[in-house]
Order: sequence, then structure tokens, then C-alpha cells
Amino acid sequence: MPELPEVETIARSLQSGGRGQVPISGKVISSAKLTWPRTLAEPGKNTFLKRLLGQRVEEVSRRGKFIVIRMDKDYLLIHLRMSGDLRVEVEAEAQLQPHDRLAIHFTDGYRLFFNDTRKFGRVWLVSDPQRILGGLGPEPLDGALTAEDFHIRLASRKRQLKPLLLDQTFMAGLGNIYTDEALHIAGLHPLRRSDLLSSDKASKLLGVIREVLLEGIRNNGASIDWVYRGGDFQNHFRVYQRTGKPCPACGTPIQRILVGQRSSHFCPVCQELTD
DNA sequence: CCTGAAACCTGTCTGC
DNA sequence: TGCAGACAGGTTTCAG
Repeated sequence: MPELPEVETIARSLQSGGRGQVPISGKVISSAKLTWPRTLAEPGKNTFLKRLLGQRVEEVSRRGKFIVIRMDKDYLLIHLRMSGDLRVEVEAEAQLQPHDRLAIHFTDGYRLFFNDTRKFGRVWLVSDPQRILGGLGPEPLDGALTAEDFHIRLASRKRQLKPLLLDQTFMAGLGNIYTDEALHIAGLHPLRRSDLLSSDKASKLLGVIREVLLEGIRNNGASIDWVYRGGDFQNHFRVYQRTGKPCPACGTPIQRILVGQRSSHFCPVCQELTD
């Protein structure tokens, strides 16, 4: 499900509340239940359950599409992949729901549930988060990433734009929705080659990526289908899942093609392959 | 290095 | 109605 804005929304709600969530910082873990063992990337189940006990949650943040839970001894890293979600409930109301894969119990009676219909999500318990997160590309919203840097990074590869933007080692956080939306606003075809973009176009693209991500965060992310409720960005899609509907800029019907096995939605007039 | 296909999963929707 | 097939927010791995 989630891309950067959805993961950011979830991380913020666990850190500071909001979205009907109770913050978990300061809570101490008293036990945990793993109902789908493959959810655990590392360490093994027994070590995981033992090492979690007694750890105090210090801070919840985000890196790329990972939720980063810093505790007093270790880090809990959670990747929601396609259908994962997190929720906090008080003990009196807390019940295992269908597709709950992991429940973490706190000493004050609250519980954190990891729910993941499609079972693609993964959890790591590590002392050094960089070992897992170190390969990620820059954060798109990090001001340290300049337009010039971005242009150089684009030019150093010979890739189709769409798959390159989805590559988390190139840039961390973009997924199928926000990439399609950004390419549309930037007026760039998803199959355009990365190394042939002018520095103006590259600069424009970075600016648009930031706009779209910030718009997503402002709307608490996008809620589609049965997964992840509470977001509103799905009502602002310009091209994503709007095949055949008019382009908001020129009225031409939106087209859908497969690029790297992912649906890509674009306007054939606003996003010409050649320019 | 780049691209495409397959795999990992469950659920929903469409068309015959 | 039933059932096959396509498709869904992501990533990894392998073949060419």
C-alpha cells in the first residue's frame, strides 16, 4: 500500500498521535505475539521475542518507506510493502483482527498491531539500522538534495524514468501513485530516458516530486480499496487509476501502459515521448 | 548496466 | 451462478 506520504502519516501518528492513534513513545514492551512467522525478517523468532522484552520506545520516524522505531537498546524497522498497516489499541478493546501478523504488548495495557493482508510486509529487530537502511537513496524532501545533485544522478544512469524513480536506491520513498502523478505534472513520459533530461527538466521534476509528496502528506496519504483508511489524497489523483478519463490539463483520455510490470498512467499529449 | 519475468500473498472485480 | 483471469500501494532474484 504505502508510499512515503502514507508511511510518514503512520509514523507521525505513532510518534505524536493523530489519525485516531495513541502515541507509543515512552511505552515499555511486556510481550509480543507473532502469528505469521515469515513477517519476521530477522532475527529468529525466539531471539526476537526475548530481545524485545523490557525495551522502551524512544522515537518513531520514517526513512524511505520504512517505519523506524528507536528503542533504548535496539531498532524495530517495519516495511509495510503492499498491504501493511499499524494500529494501536487499549487492552480492553484490543482483539486480534483478521490478517494481524504481529502484536506488541506494552506494560500500560496498550498494544501495537501489524496487520498485513498480503503477507509481504517485513519486520527487523536490529542494533544497527544502517545495515538495513544504508542502501537507500536520498530522501526526496531533504533540502540537502539539490536540483544539481538530482540532475547528475539522473544523468549517471541510462534508465527509463518510471522504473528509475521507483528504484529505492536511486531515491527513497516514491511508489507507483506519486511517480505517475509527478511525471504527469512535470510533463514527462514514463519511458523517457533519464540521461537525456536537461537540467531545467530535472530541476522541474524534483520540484514536482516534492510538491506531490507534500500534497500527499497534507491529505494524510491516499486510501484505496480496503487498506489504510483515513487518507484523502485518492480524491486528488490526476492520472493514477484514471485510465480513459480526461487529463485534468488538456482533456485527452488518460492512457495506461505497463512499464517494468507496473501500471503507468499518463497523458499522451502532455507527456510526449519525444520533445 | 539495463530490461523483463517470476515469485512472494490475499482479496476484489470483470467478463464469459 | 460459477469460474478463470486480471489487477492491486512493493521488493527481490534471476535470466538474457
